[in-house]
Amino acid sequence: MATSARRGPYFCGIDAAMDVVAGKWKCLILWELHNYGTRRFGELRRGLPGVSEKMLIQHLREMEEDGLVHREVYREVPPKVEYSLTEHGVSLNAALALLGPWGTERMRRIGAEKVSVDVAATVRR
Amino acid sequence: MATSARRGPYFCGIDAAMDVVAGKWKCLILWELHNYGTRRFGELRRGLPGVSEKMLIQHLREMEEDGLVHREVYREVPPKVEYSLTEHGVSLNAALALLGPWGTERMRRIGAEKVSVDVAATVRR
DNA sequence: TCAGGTACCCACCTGAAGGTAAGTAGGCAT
DNA sequence: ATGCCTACTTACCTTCAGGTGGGTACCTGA
Repeated sequence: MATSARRGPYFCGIDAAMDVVAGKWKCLILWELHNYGTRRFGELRRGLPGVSEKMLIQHLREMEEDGLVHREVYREVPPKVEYSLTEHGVSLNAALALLGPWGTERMRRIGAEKVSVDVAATVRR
Repeated sequence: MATSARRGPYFCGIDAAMDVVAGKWKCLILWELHNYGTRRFGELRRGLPGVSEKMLIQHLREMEEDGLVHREVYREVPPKVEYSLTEHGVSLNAALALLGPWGTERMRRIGAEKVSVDVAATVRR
């Protein structure tokens, strides 16, 4: 299920780590929060072109439950909620970081496209 | 699809790397091949308790297509096929390695079980 | 002669991941 | 008074990853 993952039994540490980043947007959310430090819900949504509100919330909730993300609610109108990485989120992101260069190199090899602002605009409409 | 993944457009390198390891057993296959260097189909199947033959083949084929795995066929009877990591597979595994300690730490935190030989035997039957 | 081992292929099915589109609350600007 | 902004929630629907259970070819040993 997406709402509550397996939480083991795991074959090894990598297996356990992959479990919490399994989800179409989780790595991107991690990355986005790492880059900006703190982001509001709407900022995240706009920063991840193509994501649906449902999936974004679902993923954020799971990541909060997994202790990766901190959620700060400001009781205002209009509502304001800020998301940021916890200590565990930061360390996971650091562990994930090595995949970046590898993936970039792979994109170069196979000539894969990158999601551009244009694509983003297209997707969003 | 499982048979031919998205191959972009990607948001970033991590996204591209995650794409090739997306699949229930891919990380484990990578790890298994890393540990043993070379493994036959049946050895892999027995080494990953719970995997179905269909998924194992499907994943191996995709990983071969992605240039992570090398497939060596020996024209004998009974058939013999050996799998091993390519250069790209090795480097990906190295990039993935950092996730190991993180996941192990997480397993300790949440008290997750590890797949044991007993579980393996149970699953296999 | 018949089960057993190898490395597969194929068709069918289910469950869950993710998408779509609507609704909610309260205040603000037009 | 109507619509817009926020951050959601809910219901419904589609898609597809993965599981199940069969079949294949060929040889070996009992």
